[in-house]
Amino acid sequence: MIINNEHFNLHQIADSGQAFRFYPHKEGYILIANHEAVYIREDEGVSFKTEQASVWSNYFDLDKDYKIIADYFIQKDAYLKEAVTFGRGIRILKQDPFEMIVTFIISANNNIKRITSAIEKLCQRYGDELNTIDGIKCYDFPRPEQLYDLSIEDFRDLGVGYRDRYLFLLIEDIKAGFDCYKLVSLNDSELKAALLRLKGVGEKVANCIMLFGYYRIDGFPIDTWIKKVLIQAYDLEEKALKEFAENYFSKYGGIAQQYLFYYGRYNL
DNA sequence: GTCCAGGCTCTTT
DNA sequence: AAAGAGCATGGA
Repeated sequence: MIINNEHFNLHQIADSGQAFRFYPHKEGYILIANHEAVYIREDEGVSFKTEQASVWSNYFDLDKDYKIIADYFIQKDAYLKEAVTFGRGIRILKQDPFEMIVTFIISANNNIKRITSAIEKLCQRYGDELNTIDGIKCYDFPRPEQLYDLSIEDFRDLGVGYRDRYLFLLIEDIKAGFDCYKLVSLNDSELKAALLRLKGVGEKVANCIMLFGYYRIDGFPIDTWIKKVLIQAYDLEEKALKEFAENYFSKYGGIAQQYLFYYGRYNL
């Protein structure tokens, strides 16, 4: 599979904080998603080998024209123009809902390195073994059933700290009938309400899950980084951020958030 | 040693 | 409704 697109930069996507299973390898990355491990690299274009091109095409949101969205933001204000130009190769990945719920419960008040490490342990211990790449064993993200027998201590042993209980309760909810794959049919507010019922899921984590796991690209997750960006760029009070973000970025709020997040991490 | 990380829950005003 | 304490863990 070969991708040639001005709005597709592998390093930017891997480093945008939405996915935690891009492992730097040689000149590119080992990427695990869609129950498959691929070696993906970028020189002239982005390329990797797979038997399921349409699945990956969907994963990378290739049917969407990011130029239209980028141009819209570029003409909106000078700060957005900077941010979009800086991270023009960013896209929103369509990731697995269960994986996103677990990942972003772990992410709360945590740092990216530790999040990555906990997820890697989780996959190695409880996920299916997939294909190898250059002799490296790769493991799928576990399905919910593969975590049914874990104790709170088993979760704690992944290095997730006090979030162990939230993960344990998530699995209990699933055993009791909660099915995150059925939530795709809900509208935005219904989906958010369903996610907020989970322990360890608040406003910000719910927005991330909706954006990266359910492709609800109008939501705008507000975290510590984005707070700094918005306050500086738009001279806002902290309590005004939420309303501003919901109105100002229109139906592409989630994509704007990714541009600003990526830009802010390097330029603040 | 102290502070902080893609916040949330629970308690107190 | 709003504000504050506490929270596991590892790295800076």
